[in-house]
Amino acid sequence: MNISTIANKSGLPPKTIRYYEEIGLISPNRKQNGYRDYSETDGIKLHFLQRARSLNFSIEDCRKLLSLYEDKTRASADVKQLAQAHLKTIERKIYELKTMQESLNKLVASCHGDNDPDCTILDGLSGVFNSTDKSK
Amino acid sequence: MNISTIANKSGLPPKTIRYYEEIGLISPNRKQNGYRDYSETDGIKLHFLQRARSLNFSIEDCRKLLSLYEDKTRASADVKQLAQAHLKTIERKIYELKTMQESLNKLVASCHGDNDPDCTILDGLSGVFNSTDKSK
DNA sequence: GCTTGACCTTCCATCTGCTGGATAGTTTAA
DNA sequence: TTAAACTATCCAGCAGATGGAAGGTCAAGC
Repeated sequence: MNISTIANKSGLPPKTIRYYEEIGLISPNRKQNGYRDYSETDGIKLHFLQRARSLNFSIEDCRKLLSLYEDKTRASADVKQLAQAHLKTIERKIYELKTMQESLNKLVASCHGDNDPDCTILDGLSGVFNSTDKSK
Repeated sequence: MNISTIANKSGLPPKTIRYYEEIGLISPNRKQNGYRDYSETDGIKLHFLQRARSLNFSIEDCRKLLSLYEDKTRASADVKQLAQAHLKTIERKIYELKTMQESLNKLVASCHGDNDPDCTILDGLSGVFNSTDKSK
């Protein structure tokens, strides 16, 4: 299979597939003309990578997952541990983003958003909080 | 003020402060010896940048926010619009991460995590779902 | 047989937002 | 005076691709 065929099958763009080869995640055969020749196994691996990446696993995690996938004597505990660690990372990111969302929401909510230069968002960013209370 | 003084005040490391100068966010004076000499105004700007970055505003957004901050004839509507767009981005990211969290949680929950090679996580990543149901 | 267009190849640059390290000059305190 | 603690510049590298240039190849239509 040529690269664009496998690209369609795996859901990954050709550029990304070549990149994955460059960093040693896959190693397809070559035809006489120099074109890459992907096997069904390559397709399965690329699809696996696509899914793992879509769950935000890092490339290095993907590398480990792929080698566990290919190791038929693996312990599922090893896979689970990796996945749980990643889950923690995701949870941490969600928490961070929620904190930002909350802060930003407060700033946005109190800003009039009109033609006037007075802006609680800029006040908040510059460290001047409770500027709206000055009117009290 | 030398760079490490302003670094402590603004909460940004010296390397980052030099980088911000390189990309044109600030432009401190220089002393005769070539050292950067930061004013109070520079300090305020850097602190502003530190806060904006901590809310995940991109550098380009920060640049716009900073110029709005300095433009005393601004309309707060412009600031609000920028902030709201960013809020949408944050919300989108939270949603994406939650989707990932959910998927990964399901995979992890159904994996035995023992010495056995059978692994629902790897099955899920390779596209073989409901593998546990095969025992029924 | 020839051309055209859609492929494919490699290589190098770019993106975001810093961070680390090398090398060298300067200041400050003991 | 000397050593530590600054400061400066410059270049490389991180992740994870992506874009583009320059060139080779292949398949279809005339």
